[in-house]
Amino acid sequence: MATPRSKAGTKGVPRRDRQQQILEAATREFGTRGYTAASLAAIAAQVGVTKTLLHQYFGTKEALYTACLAPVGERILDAVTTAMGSGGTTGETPLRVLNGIFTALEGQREAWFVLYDTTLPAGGEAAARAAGYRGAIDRLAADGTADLLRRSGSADPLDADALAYVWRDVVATLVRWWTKHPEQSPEAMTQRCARLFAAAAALTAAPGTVTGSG
Amino acid sequence: MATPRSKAGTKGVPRRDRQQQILEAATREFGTRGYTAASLAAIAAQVGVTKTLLHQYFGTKEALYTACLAPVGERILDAVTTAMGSGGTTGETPLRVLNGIFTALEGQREAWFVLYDTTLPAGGEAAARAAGYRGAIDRLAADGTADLLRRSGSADPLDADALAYVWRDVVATLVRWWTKHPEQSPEAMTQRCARLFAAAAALTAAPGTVTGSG
DNA sequence: AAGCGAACTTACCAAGGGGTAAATTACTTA
DNA sequence: TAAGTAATTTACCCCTTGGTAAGTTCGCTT
Repeated sequence: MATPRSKAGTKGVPRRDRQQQILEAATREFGTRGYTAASLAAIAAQVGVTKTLLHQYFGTKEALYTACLAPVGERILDAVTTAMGSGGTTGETPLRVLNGIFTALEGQREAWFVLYDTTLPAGGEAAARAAGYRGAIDRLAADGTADLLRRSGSADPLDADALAYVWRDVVATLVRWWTKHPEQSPEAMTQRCARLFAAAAALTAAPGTVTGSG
Repeated sequence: MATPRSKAGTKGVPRRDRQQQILEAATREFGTRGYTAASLAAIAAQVGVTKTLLHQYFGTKEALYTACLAPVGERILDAVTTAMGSGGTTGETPLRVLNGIFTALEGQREAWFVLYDTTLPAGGEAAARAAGYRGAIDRLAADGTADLLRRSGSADPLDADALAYVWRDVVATLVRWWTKHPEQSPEAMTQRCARLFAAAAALTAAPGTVTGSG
């Protein structure tokens, strides 16, 4: 066996496995850096492979992103749907949703940010698909937040929009905090959230709130 | 006067004014697209000038960013400091802080995201300076959140970290929502936040919360 | 009018990104 | 052992981006 002049040729990794490896690395890269800043070369390097292989297996960068998006979207959507579907006190719902999300995300927490990537090329198909998943999830969440506002006496539609917006980003923030504390289990996160909610309640319980109404 | 063959030459705009124009455009661009995705050419085009002029007036991209950062950092830091300094019920403090931030940001709301840009090149000087401002602000906020947790009975330092983290991102989210609703005045925003707080309180007031303690 | 400095551009370079065509290597099968 | 096919790389192309060097135009002064 003479010294191979080129490193080309099979490495004994079947296509399916390689695709899976690539998808995982890509999800990590897209999730941490965002679509625009993510580099195909970096993803390829993580897998120990060349940029070209990504193109041959998945096509364009946007197609690769889409391939990462689908499973994440399904998983999160499922988690939220079942969490909101199962009966129980309304007060428990947000924590159930969080718990569902944490559980669905365990093992690949950055995946969340693939779904909520803000750097997608506007007008592209990737953005459209991501918006599709987010829309479905947001519709579920909107029910909950609208319910909250009704009970608290506000009928302003902008209030509803803002509250849904904030809630969604709170979830994102909690997930981001979680990615920075890898040792935390999903259950531990859920319980921590419960404590944080309680602390927030202590705030609004204080007297003299400035609840002017325009 | 023959047709000028080149568009070079002075346009009658003194250096100081031009620098100001550039800083405003750059702040907008950095704030909306993020440092990495922001393009010097795009900034220059907004001002009606060439990329090269930016370099001559501010140096590298990172230096231009730093020039944008300083005034924003000072303003936000000032706003938060005075909002937390002035006495009053503790329950009012978060709203006072928000009001201070909204007021400080009016006229250039995207500026917030210059301060909290996540795409800065790690290890660079820009990142260091931004971290400096954020650190000062976060220390102020940490006092408030720690106080909250103490009152709610949790002594876990990670809880404190998470709460401060969430609070900061809630502010960011509210600012982002605000940028999408340009017609809203700072005062209107503050009052809306008050209503949202009340709605959130309605949540935690519900029975059967899962307050397990690991 | 000649000169000078401030304001500004044209023309360029190197690096990095996405993307493609054409090899190259290795495993399997006849 | 020769052929075929799957897996993978090499060597490109083109575009954008940050960055630099060398002009070019204008207005003011002497």
